[in-house]
Amino acid sequence: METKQLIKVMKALSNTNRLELYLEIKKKQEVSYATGEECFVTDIITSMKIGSPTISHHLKELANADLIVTERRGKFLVAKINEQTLKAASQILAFKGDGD
Amino acid sequence: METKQLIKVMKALSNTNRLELYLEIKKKQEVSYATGEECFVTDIITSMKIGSPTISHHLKELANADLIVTERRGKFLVAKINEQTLKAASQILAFKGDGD
DNA sequence: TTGACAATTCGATAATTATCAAAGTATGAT
DNA sequence: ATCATACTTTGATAATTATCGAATTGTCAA
Repeated sequence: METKQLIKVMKALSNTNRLELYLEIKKKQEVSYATGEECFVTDIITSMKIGSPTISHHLKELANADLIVTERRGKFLVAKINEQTLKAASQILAFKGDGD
Repeated sequence: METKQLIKVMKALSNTNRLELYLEIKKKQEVSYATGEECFVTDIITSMKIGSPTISHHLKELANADLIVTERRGKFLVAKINEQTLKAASQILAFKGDGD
């Protein structure tokens, strides 16, 4: 991963609401391994304290950093975590020299 | 690690110059396993395109996020990575369910 | 096709942050 | 004591970003 991309990732996760958003999507997705339940953006909007224009904006930033992928499902929008990105970012940042 | 602390960490690494700073310190420290060479802030200042007040400010932010520790060595300042913090942050963010 | 709901775009504003120049503090050397 | 070097603090400004309300677009159902 390039430094430019790494910056995008860090920026994307550096705002409280956007990080919450990301963690919420991640949580839903982890649960979904068992239940098949997906992360519908509409549910997130009702459970957060910021308006839909802002959510929309934040989702775009997360997607632009390749942290998530969104997909339209009829009237709704589904968001999924892209695991690879965070993994790659971690590898750049992680201290080398022990395998903890 | 608390969410509040995680935010601090992400914010700290979300600015280009500050991330460069962090990576530079990390690089020096990794090398230091072999050479014993430490990261002197004065060297960083000369090699970066921002002034010392800004460096000072950024170092403080990194320290405030527990990403580094600074220590005065006579006239100079030495910076060291605190490995634990990034490790803890990675663990919160990492997708659970596979061991890559 | 009209109505209702979901999400996006636009334009503006408020809030945050990066950066610098200038002045200040600390430390070691002469 | 004085000076030079290394860094820090302060105050100000410029740049970025978060957020919202209003208007718009997309999609389905009646």
